[in-house]
Amino acid sequence: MTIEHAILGILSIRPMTGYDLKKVMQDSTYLHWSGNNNQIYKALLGLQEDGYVYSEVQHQESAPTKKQYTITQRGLNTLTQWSMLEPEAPECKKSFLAQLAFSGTLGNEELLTLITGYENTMWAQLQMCKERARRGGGLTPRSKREALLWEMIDNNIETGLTAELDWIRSLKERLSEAGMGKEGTHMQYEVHTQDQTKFIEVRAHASGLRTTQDAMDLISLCAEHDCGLMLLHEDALSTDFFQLKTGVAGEILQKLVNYRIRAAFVLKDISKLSVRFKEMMLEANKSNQYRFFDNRADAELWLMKGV
Amino acid sequence: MTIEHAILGILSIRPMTGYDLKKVMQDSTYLHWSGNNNQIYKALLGLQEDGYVYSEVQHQESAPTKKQYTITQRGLNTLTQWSMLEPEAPECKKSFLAQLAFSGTLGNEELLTLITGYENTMWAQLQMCKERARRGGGLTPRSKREALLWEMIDNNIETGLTAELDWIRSLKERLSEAGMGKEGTHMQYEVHTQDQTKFIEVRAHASGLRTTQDAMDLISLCAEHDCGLMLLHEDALSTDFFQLKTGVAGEILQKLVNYRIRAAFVLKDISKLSVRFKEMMLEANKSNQYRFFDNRADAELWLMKGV
DNA sequence: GAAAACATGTAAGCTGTTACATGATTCG
DNA sequence: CGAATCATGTAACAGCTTACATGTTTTC
Repeated sequence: MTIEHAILGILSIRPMTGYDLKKVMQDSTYLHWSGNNNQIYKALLGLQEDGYVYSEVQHQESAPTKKQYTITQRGLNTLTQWSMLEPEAPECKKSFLAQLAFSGTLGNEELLTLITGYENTMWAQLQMCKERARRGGGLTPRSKREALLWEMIDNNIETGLTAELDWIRSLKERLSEAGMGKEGTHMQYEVHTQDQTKFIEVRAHASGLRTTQDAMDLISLCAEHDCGLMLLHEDALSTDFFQLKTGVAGEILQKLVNYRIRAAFVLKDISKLSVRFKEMMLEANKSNQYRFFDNRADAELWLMKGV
Repeated sequence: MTIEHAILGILSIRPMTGYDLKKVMQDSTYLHWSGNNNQIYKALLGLQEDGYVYSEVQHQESAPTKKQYTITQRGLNTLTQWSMLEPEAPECKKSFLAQLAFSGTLGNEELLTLITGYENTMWAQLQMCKERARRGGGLTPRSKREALLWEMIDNNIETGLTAELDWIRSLKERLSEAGMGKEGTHMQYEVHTQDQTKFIEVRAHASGLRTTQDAMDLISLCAEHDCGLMLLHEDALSTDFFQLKTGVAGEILQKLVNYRIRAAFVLKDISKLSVRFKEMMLEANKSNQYRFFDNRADAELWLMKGV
């Protein structure tokens, strides 16, 4: 399968410009190209030369001129031919497996950090994939069958990621059975479920959230319980967290954003905090990723309702 | 992850030559390189230049001279560093999903053929993967932990493929619920289980096995029941099958071999067959892939025992 | 006597990536 | 006023693949 096929496929759904194609590819989970200009524009010129597509230049007032590409009958024929070709087996490059295979020089602790890192990455992928599926691919299905197929394609990626997460869990289990697992967690937390929505409440943390590793532990907690909402109490945080210059808060919040975790922080006495921290809180409370509250009830409300 | 890392990884298990490395890579499920000379030998020269490996030329009597590469301390350090790097997300190129996405111009029948083709391909992959896991990767684990990890790596590939097959089944189901599925099968068959081994017995076939499509149907039957053993009765075959010049037998047997299906054929009266067909049978009966018998009991015995 | 396996290398080419170059408009 | 979005393109390069080139030994 070449990028030309993918372009013909997309254009068969709806005519569009090179720029649009680029976006579709970037947003797509199953078109594995990065959506870089070089390839797309080059391929379009080639396809046009061979008569698979034609282009109409559209001069727009108050916008750049653009070239709208449309698939020709010849292009459609080629596409149909390609559609009927014997399917290729997927090719997966799981570099993590190689990393695991040659991790002999690592200690048990380091190995577990590695696996947890992978778990977190995969979980983030799953979240992103679900998000994308919710948004839809920017293309409208032309028939009921097409809608079903597209739904199942999204589902394919999702089940694949879920299978991977399940595998990670079984790997952890096997390791811990063999006495190479992790020690009891140093966090005091509960998992709540309300109206089919889960959230994790972290009441305390042995050392207080301070290092990147602590942030990763938080995320792997989310991954383990497949839960994207967190309620964090002040007692789980460290004093460094409240000193912006240490960068601890920034780093941890950034991790939460990266892994699409919505977090609500419950602080006991806001008036005691530094001016700079208060400013940061105000700014944060405009966003929908994490917020600060002075009581648990409000925090939970925002977490569950998103309001 | 570059091929250099993979090479360092393999050499950390055991010193070997470029040729050995090539074989290890080709046999491995998780090292995604084709194992081509160009890259391996070039990388080895580069690694040696930078002091990550060193080589010893071994002149062997009655064999070509070879260069045995060994990893240095520096190489080991680099490997350890790489091992601890944040794991990358796997990158999967499932071109079949793109094919599905743009299959709008295909009819329901053609779509189903496509999906079945994918099912068969994936099933073949699963069989190959299991075979490889049984053989082992040619490397000996140096510790219990390593053995466990390698086992789990094989298991990862297997669960991934199994998840894919499950997804295909659910896709077929959804399509048939929506009235776009396949008609009732035109084969008369039974699935037998004995001593935890399954085999499929095909007693009759509406049109008699004749086309490639018929062969593919056989294979998808195997894939559906996750079963690699078949017992085929003469009534399921067509007259063309017994005329070697038509190529029907060759084509169908080739497909069975490709998809790692062991098949036993039960023929009623061997004496009636043409001389050329008998020759072919004799030749075939030396192999372990498919055999011909004149009674069901012998056929089943060979199928189950492999003797 | 031919094919397969052992063993080391090179050349050419394809695919896809990042980064660069340009220029208009819109939004905060 | 700067950043982001729209829009089209180019240049250079990294990575990997197939195919070629060469020569020996073992196996069928």
